[in-house]
Amino acid sequence: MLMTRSAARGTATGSSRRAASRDPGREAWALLYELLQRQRRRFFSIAAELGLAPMQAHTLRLLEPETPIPMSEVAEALSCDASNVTGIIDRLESRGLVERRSDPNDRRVRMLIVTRKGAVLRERLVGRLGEPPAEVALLPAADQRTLRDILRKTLGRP
Amino acid sequence: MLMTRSAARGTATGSSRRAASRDPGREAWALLYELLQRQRRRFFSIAAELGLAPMQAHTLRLLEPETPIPMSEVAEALSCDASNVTGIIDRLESRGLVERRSDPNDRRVRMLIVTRKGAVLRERLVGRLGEPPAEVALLPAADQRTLRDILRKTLGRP
DNA sequence: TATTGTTATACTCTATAACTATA
DNA sequence: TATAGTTATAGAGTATAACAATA
Repeated sequence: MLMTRSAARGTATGSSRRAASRDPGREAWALLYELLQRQRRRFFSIAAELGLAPMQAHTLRLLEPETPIPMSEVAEALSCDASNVTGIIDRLESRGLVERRSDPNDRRVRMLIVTRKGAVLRERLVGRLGEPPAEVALLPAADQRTLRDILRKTLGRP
Repeated sequence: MLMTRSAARGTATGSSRRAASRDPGREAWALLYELLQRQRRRFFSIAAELGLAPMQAHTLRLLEPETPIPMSEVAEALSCDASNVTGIIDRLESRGLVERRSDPNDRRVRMLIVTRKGAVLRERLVGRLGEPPAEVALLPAADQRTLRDILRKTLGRP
């Protein structure tokens, strides 16, 4: 038998529950994880409202207007295989949101750039995603500043 | 033309950049979003190491041993359609990690429960996922406590 | 009639391996 | 030889609609 604990349902953190309350780092991470899970739903629904499949939305977000990037960079940012990027870009391109151009310096690479139409949609996407969700927006201003300062540290931003 | 800004590459936050520095809530959210993106990769690799596809891992995490839950609850927690859960559970069940049981109270519903084997794997999964990533673990203890306290507030945990 | 879960269908995303065209 | 991207393939996840069994 692995566990006889009575399993407090609805918290989903499971076994790290008691450890978390002794270790601030563990509990902070457990809370972060839960906050993170809640935002998944938000991301999917924003993408769907704009008619974008999830990875298409992630990709469009990466493509800043007037800043061509190679497909390899998209694969890296999406942390997926290059062969997937081919398909994702195919779908974005067939909707006229993105264009493939060749790189004069190296004719193997394909540079991606958003079209005018893609930039308009991207602007709506980035605007919606950048809007802080209730969990953050309703925090007192002092807490928002403190949270910002600590998060800067976690990401190594002095 | 939509934007003439010179587009600071590598930050991915894009247009909310300047607004973020004036608005702590926006910047906190932008940082949180980035932290969140970094953890995606971590989640996928932990799941893959344990031989679980992403949604299978999410599902296994929900199933606390000795606590049967209906498929509808899994669909709700995963925020996906019930028809998907059928397939995800089929795959977990075919590997002997999960079992479907009937609910004597309502013979339409199927209760899910992890098998012994499933509980062992789940314990490894939950253990790995619960381990704070470097971004949090390397934070000074005082910051970890502050972060924990603020995150409790965001999730309405007094 | 309404609800739980399944099936059928079609599309998106996924990695692997084999391929092409460049370098 | 090595690299950037494509194609082929097979599997996983997705929503919708039609369906069975039960309430």
